[in-house]
Amino acid sequence: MRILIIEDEKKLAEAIKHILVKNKYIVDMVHDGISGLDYGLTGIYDIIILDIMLPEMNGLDVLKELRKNKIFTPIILLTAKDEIQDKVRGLDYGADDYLTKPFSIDELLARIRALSRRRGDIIVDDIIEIEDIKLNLSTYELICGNKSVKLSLKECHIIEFLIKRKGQVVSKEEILEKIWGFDSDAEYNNVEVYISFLRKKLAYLHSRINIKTLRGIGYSIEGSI
Amino acid sequence: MRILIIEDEKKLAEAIKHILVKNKYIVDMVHDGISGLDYGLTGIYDIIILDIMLPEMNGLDVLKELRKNKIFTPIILLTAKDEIQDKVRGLDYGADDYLTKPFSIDELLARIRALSRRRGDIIVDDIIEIEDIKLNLSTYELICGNKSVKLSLKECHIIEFLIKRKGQVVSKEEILEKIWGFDSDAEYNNVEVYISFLRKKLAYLHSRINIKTLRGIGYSIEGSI
DNA sequence: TATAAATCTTAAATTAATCTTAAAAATTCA
DNA sequence: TGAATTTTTAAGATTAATTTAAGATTTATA
Repeated sequence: MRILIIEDEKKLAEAIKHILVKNKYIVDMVHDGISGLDYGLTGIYDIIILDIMLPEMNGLDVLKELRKNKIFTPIILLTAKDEIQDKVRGLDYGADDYLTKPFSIDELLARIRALSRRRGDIIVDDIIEIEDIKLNLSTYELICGNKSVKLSLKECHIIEFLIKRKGQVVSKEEILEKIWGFDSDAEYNNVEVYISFLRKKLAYLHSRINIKTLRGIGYSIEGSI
Repeated sequence: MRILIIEDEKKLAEAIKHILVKNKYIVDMVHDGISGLDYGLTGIYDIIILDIMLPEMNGLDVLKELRKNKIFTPIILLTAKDEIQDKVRGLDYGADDYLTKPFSIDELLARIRALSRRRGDIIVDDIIEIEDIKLNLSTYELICGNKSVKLSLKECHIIEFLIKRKGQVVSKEEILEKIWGFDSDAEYNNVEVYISFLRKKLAYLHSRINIKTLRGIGYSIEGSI
């Protein structure tokens, strides 16, 4: 789950980022509307948290421009108490939710979970499952039967991404964007190395699932026949 | 245990704080409703002591707003004798207890203990246990078998927090928020230093429990195999 | 089947996180 | 006040995660 924060109050933005990172989200952060639009247009985010009052370009205009460019990433608008009209307009322009400042962290997390649920992600107790394995997103553990292995940060994020898109093919490009960030200069080989690490761990667990390579296309996770 | 006092009579607030700190609680204090709401919304408190008559924002509104934001920190309302109606409304809004001014310190301490018990913390004579060790919260002693060591204030608060969340992973961020306070500028290294102190003392006690590091995530306390 | 491109696998090199200490600074207590 | 204790700071050591790079293997197809 990759989240973009567009908020000019740097302390608030930093605080939100801390909390989200703590809750295992991958977070990017920008402080003005123009950059926000640029980042948002990449389309790699699962959720965008967007302040209305922004330098360079108003939050509502960012929202409008994104939708005009067919980016339908769920957006949570941050509004001050006295911007109720903006809030209404925001919802008209296609925002998905809004929070009035000041807001509680728990509420923000609840909204994020709600939005990702709406998208079809099943979140139960921070554990996601596929076939015979469970991935504990709190402890970064991969469990199969009575065995378990510890995953590193990146290993965990990658297999989480694959599991959430099970059945579909995920390209190296997508994995790079999602896990390393679109402005990273990591290469395909980085992905290949991590896929190799994960396969080794899956083999150790004697899991039924495997990560299939589709040459020239990408990877796909599935149970073996 | 971190407690927030929201009370505009500064002398009274100071007095309460003094007593609570004496009784080994970590205490923050604010003098108006708006700040009280802001602090409360962080969700880091175990108990909030809230006066009804407040400048900026009425105590009942603070309470209502907190509950609306899904902050269910136990709240003790402070009311003057002639505010009985407020008291009733307060309980309706989700307060957990009330005290009529003037009240005795002993009564306040009793209510606090009652509320922390209600939360499911097992407090018997201020001693909490995990595996083969006991932590005496009154004397700051960590006991294992026939050995014991004295802990400093912060050591005690940190291990108390870890024990209360045993099995779960606790991030450095959370420890900083809870023990140093969310507005402190202490760094990760401060936490690391204290974890190191605690491990040394646990080793000296030959305890079965250890504090596990989950790199990039946090710490978790558990019995060794 | 020979070739080239893509992918896999490993080990070494690099980077980053955490641990540990000791000393400095702050606080507490007699 | 001054000694003892606690807390913070800082720097070097240790450990783990990540990246890099090079050679091996696989696959598609000419």
